[in-house]
Amino acid sequence: MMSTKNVAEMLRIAGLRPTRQRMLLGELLFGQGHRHATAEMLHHEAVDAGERVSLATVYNTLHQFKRAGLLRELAIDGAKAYFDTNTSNHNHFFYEREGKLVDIPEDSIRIDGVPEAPAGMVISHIDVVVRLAPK
Amino acid sequence: MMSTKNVAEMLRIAGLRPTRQRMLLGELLFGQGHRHATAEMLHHEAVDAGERVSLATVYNTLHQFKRAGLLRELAIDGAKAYFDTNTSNHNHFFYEREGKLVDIPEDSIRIDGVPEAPAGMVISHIDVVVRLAPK
DNA sequence: CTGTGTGCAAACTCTTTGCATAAGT
DNA sequence: ACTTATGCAAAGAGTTTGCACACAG
Repeated sequence: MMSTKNVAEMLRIAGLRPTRQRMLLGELLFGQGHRHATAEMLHHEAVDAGERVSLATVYNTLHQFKRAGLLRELAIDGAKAYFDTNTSNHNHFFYEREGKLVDIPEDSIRIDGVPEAPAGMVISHIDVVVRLAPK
Repeated sequence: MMSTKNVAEMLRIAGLRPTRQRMLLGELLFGQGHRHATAEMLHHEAVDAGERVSLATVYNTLHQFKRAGLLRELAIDGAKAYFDTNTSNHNHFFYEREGKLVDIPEDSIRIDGVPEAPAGMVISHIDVVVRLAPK
């Protein structure tokens, strides 16, 4: 639950000017707990809320947030990019039919036996996606 | 290592006519052990080999093969679709810089504590991608 | 022959980019 | 004022589709 003041602070720390659009998107993303969003969803929400933002700016802002470590980008179904406000290592259910993404609690899944990274490489992240289909 | 004869047989079983293009792509995909490919890679290989196939046909064929259960589609980096000739449950290293995909042996990684699928849903697959960055 | 497959080009979706204008400090 | 951000529209990548022609059975 991040307040308006905290969004401003968050932007300042990330070295991003607290413009109207960034404040807006920051509040949509971080204002009520963790969430998953696509650029389109956010743009739609912003417009619904009567605010003026272009889709291009939504994309730009998402990438700036990502670069600042505030978001993680998830490649789930190829078609579109999902952004996750929870940047810690956790996993996801993906409802294939609806394209919906739901967190799996952090401590639920345990992965053993991950091979070492090849020489000169480091593991940057391990993504686990549990795909769900209607029974 | 699938021979030409086996590709023809494979297509027949899948209910797909063994056309020149399908034979070609089938051999590129299944001719020398398991592999990962994008539509573009295959098209390029086919053209390099002096064969005539359109990119649209490559896409169509990949989806037909997928529908027949011969391939699995992997959503790894959002930008492009990878197809994997190994349809069994195994996992992948992904070299983020190069966009390269490498298998992790099937018995290496063990996943515990996967929550049950929500009501009315079944787990269709669990994807594990170990992302690698240069050190 | 009859029906399915193919090629081409055009359409489509999602995303990125270039550049003039607007807004932040 | 000076710099950075935004909006728009156009471009770009990857993928899909419609339809006439070609090929397999």
